[in-house]
Amino acid sequence: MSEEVAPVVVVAIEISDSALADRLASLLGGVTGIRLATPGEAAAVALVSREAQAVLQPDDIELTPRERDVLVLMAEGASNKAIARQLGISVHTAKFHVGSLLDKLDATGRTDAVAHAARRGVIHL
Amino acid sequence: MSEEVAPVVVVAIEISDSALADRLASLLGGVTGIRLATPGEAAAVALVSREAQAVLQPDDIELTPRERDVLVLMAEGASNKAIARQLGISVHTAKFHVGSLLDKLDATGRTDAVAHAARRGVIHL
DNA sequence: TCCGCGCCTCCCCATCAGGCTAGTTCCCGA
DNA sequence: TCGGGAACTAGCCTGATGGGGAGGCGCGGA
Repeated sequence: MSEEVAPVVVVAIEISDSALADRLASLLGGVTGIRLATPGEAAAVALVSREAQAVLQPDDIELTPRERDVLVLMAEGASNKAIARQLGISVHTAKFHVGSLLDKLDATGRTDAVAHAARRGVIHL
Repeated sequence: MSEEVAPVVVVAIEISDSALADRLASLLGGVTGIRLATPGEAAAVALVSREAQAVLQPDDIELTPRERDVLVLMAEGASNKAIARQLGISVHTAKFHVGSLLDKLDATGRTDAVAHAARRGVIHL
């Protein structure tokens, strides 16, 4: 295995919260395989703030692990049948979880549910 | 004020290049003070690809005015019947527009369509 | 030990979604 | 003047959706 390719990833930090930016900079500074971009340098990857969404969820909706699984599949447009297949459960059970999700997210249907979840930051698209 | 211990920063990795994403995940996995977000979890910070951002914009899907009307109502979870009522058109016409939307957004269903539209910035939730 | 909860399964059933074909107006540009 | 596209309407049909009820199993706390 001659992994001579030094796979150093150049990371730019694009975060307005300077306290957070500094903390991340120092945390990442010591990681081998990662190099922080100098100002203006072209980076392969950027760290951007997701604060808007994070702050936007004062009411942490409590979902069971299974409900989260179902939710992300729903957000990909999966039907109950598709959810059932991918989760290895029956269509009936998938419907059951979707039903609980509609309850907890106060949604009228699956489309409404993923829109609510996205708006509240429970998931991001 | 018992505390100001630096809280753990939750980082989401939003990179389509799975090799790069995996490398970053393993590099960051061992860093104290950083935790990787579980799929769908709201994170404080996200790692995004710099190229991907540029490619994300010029993706202007051309929708007719009517299709936009229908799309925003769909994003609110409206049924075909509700869309028809609010737009003053028949359910058939509503379904017609939804159908074109599914085509143009390359979606399998209305939930998928809303998710795609949101991801591509055609609408925002 | 019993209860509650998460998770799972199954049933019925009314409604909705979406794909199909086919028709109407209106308006713009060749 | 003749397309052609947008917007609208319509019927038909199959499968998906989601609300209801009724259970079973395992685990952790009272």
